[in-house]
Amino acid sequence: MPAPTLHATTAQWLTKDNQRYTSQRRALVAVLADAVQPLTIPQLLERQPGLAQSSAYRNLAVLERAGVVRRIVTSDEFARYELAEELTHHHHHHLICTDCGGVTDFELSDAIEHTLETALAAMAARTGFVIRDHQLDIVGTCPKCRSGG
Amino acid sequence: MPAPTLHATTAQWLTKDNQRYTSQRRALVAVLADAVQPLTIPQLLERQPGLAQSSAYRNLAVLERAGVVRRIVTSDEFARYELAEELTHHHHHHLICTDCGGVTDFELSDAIEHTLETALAAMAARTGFVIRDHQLDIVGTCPKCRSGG
DNA sequence: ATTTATGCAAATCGTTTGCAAACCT
DNA sequence: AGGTTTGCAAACGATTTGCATAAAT
Repeated sequence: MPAPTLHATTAQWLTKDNQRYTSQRRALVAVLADAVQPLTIPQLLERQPGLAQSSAYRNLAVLERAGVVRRIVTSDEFARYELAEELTHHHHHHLICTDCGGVTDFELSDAIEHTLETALAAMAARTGFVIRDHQLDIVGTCPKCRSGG
Repeated sequence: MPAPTLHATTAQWLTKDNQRYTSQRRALVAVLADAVQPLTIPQLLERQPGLAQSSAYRNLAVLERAGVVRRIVTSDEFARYELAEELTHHHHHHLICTDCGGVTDFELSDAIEHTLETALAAMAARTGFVIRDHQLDIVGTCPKCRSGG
């Protein structure tokens, strides 16, 4: 159940980037909003029959440039896509399963997240690096693969 | 200046994995030990003339399986390689510059690192996920690109 | 001797791109 | 009309692999 402002905000961000909010792009955003975890291109094509692979790549690139979508690249064969945190207001990190390649979201407590961000800001100030984003990935084995393997 | 135990430990880990510590692999480890940041394959080939590209890929895969080397994959075109933390005893994270693609290491204070690890362990216990490793990446712009761009 | 490592060139495969038709405004 | 988007098929490029030779044990 996407928030009512989801498509409105997306449209706005695309417009700001001189891009149109076409029906395909709207459908992509809807699928990503419904997904419980970041999706690969094959998974997106499965959930959106009739979508050409090249259009998926192109539209996701457009959505990424507009800040609507985030691309996650693991050592897995496919990249994965999810809605940007700025859009979902849902701060989270990733559990990456080395067995099945799946990516699951998790959250830290606000306190720890805040501590971490403060430390990173201090580090950035020290080094002159400008932080755009941070990404905490946990690599290991998910419960499903742990029992099934 | 590599620690005296570097090659000894590497040899031991490779042997445990039924792999030989050939001169090429030794040279790769030496180059990585000298590097101040994770290196791409082209950078490795530059620093080790005469090394075949395919051998670089193959040997780095062997070293990665043995736990000697860690492969870092960003959205950049090339993957990057560095010595594993278990070998350098040097806990660190990565600053990834979206401009030049460079990866720079940084450390958090022991206190924050410990807080973070405790929180992650609790999360793992809650979800049933088995943690092998965690990776904290900061995405942004490095000082060089910030002034030069 | 037998297994493993290496270099070369070719294959692989996720992703990107050229182009003509369909779409929007 | 004037631009953008889409689908198809072809191109791209980092990585992998087959095979014959060299090295290691």
